Order: sequence, then C-alpha cells, then structure tokens
Amino acid sequence: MKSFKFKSLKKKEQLCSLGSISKEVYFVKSGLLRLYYLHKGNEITAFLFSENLFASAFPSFLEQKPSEQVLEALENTEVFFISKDNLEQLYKDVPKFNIVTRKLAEQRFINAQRFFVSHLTQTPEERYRQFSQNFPDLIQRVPQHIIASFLGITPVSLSRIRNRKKKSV
Amino acid sequence: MKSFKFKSLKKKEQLCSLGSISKEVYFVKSGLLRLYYLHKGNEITAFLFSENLFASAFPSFLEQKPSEQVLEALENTEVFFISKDNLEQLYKDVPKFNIVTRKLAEQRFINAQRFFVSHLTQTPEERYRQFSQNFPDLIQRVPQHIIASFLGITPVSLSRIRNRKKKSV
DNA sequence: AACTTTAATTAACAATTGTTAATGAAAAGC
DNA sequence: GCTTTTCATTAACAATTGTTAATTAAAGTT
Repeated sequence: MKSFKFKSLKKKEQLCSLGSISKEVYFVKSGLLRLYYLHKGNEITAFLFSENLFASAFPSFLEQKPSEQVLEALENTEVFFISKDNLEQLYKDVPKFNIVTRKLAEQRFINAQRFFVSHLTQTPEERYRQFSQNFPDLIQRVPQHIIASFLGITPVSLSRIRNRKKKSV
Repeated sequence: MKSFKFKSLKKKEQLCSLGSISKEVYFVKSGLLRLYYLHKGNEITAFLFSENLFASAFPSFLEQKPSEQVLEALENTEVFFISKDNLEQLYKDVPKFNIVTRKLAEQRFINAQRFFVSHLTQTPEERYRQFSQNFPDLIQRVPQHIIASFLGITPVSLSRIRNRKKKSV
C-alpha cells in the first residue's frame, strides 16, 4: 500500500497528455477527471471520473504507447496514484492482486458494453434523460458542451433537447 | 485443459437465452455467434463473435443473474466451452490463470471503449465504411438488418447508406 | 470594475435519420 | 417445385440533428 502516492491537481492540469506514455493509474479522492479524445479539432469526452473511481488512460498505460487520450482535471482534484513499475511489483509480491484487478477489469468491461449498448438502443434525448437521472451531480458540475460530447451530440443539439424537456415538464 | 468441452450448434440455437443464467464461456472454433438485446421488440446486436474469439453473456455469467442478453448461433457453429465451476477450479489450480484472464479482460475493456468512442466520433455512414473495411467477411456473412442494429441504425437507413456509397464509388 | 474569453441559447437551412408502407428478391419450409 | 416467410430496397413524410452565425450570459483576467 505504500506503493500509492498522493497528488494534488489544479483545474486543467493533465495527468496524461496527448502523445505521452501513461505511467500511472489514479484513484480520485476528490474532484473530477475527464478522459477525452481529439477528433477533427473537437474534444470528445469518453468518460468522467468522479470521487472514488479509478481513472487511467488505459490503452496507453497497458501497452506503453503514445496516448490518443487526454486525462485532465475538470476541477481542482486530489488523487492517489500508483506507477506502472510499482503495480507490476505489487502483482509479483501479492499474486492475489491479479484477482482483484481481473474483477475490476471485468466490471469495467461490463460498464463499457452497457454504455455502448445505450448508444444502440437510445436516442440522444433518452440518453440525456438517463444521464441526468444517474448522475445528477455531474449535470451540475460539468459544462454542457462536455456533456454533449459525451452523449455524442453537439452543444447546440443538447441545448435544444434541454429546451424541449423543460416545456414537457 | 480437460476442463474444456466441445459443442456443435445449428443455426439459431442459443447458448444463452433471455432470462436464463449463463453457466459457460465459449471459444468459437468455427461459425459465428451473435450477442443481442431485446429492446422494444427489436433485436439489438451488441457483438459478433467469429472464429477464434471468446464469447459469453458476460454480465449474466459473472454475476450469475438472469441474462438480458441472448447468445445465439448465426450459422452452424462449433465451440469449446468451460463451465463456471470448472473455471473457478482452474483459477485455484493454476493461479497464473488469473493473469491471463486479467489481461483478456483489460483487452476487452479497451475494445469496448474503442467501439463506444467510434459512436461518439463517427456518423453511421463512417461507421459502416469502417466496419466493412475491418470486417469484410462479416459483411458477406451477416444479414444486413443485423449489421444495421450493430451500427445503431435502422435497416432502411443502412440500405440508403449503401446506395449512397455505391454512387460515390 | 472593465475587458476579454469562453459558454449557452436561439434561429434558419441543409442533410440525415426514423417511420410506415409497398414492392421485389431471396431463403426456408413443406 | 410450390408456398410462405423473411429480408432488402425504394418512396414519401415527419422529426431530429448538424452546421453556421448572431445574440446573450457567464466566467476568467488584468
């Protein structure tokens, strides 16, 4: 457990920048991290990590190759983190740790698939409704254009959806 | 390795039906499996498992709860499979197996996230183009309305996309 | 506090998709 | 081989989204 260290971030600081090789995995103690891609000049949000979640630029971290993802603080944020080397050492010292992380990875896969399927089954409007139900705090804390990119629509379209919703309530 | 057994399936046979609890994980030796959800009466394809891929109704298998997913043969298919119990035993007998499956789960997560992001960054038309490039064999083998549901559009819309593409080539 | 930059809303128009329905083609069943 | 069912295409219309641009609101900076 001494493998984990502490870091304090100011808003907009990056834990993994574009093209860099991610060396650490993070646990969000307080604040909010955002994982995004740059696609045709736009920031496409892949995930939001709030308190008590593990966060990482996973493809880069696992395969130790330049990251296509950026991991950035949306607010002033405090994290615990462990380096790639220390994590490998931990696997050696405590083999049972493989079981823990295996189950974590499995759970993450299930979540990712669930997110994926929500894009197959739901309209943007339904996704927004569900998102605001599941994460009412994020609706408050996260700028709308970032939520829009996470839902796979433009900020303009999200604004219209919110407007429609308002009238129907 | 004796934990793995062999099974031969005819087209449309199900390895995991709706509401059942999945007891096995599969490896496709030949043929094609489809994983889908039922949503408002429509079959929404979540994934296609062709030769040499591991397939499962993962959420049901892991948590041993009634499945919302159906795992079904799209063609006559041959699979190897291992039961939940034998897999747990395997973990006990061969602890290193945790490392293997941990890495498998991590890889699956990366793939799922990649799929997810492709829905954020690409239009249905771009997704179809990319799908036909990445899986030219599936385009031939899989009925179009199933591909459409996997791309998150209606069969009608996919037909139009194909038509537009034809003209532009 | 005044200024600058960044966000959110609204409007207008083009393009795409969903929906329903009809037709034609292909596959499956008898 | 014939019938039935399933699948793919096409058409017409409604609804939604994307795009661009202008306006208003909010946030950040000096």
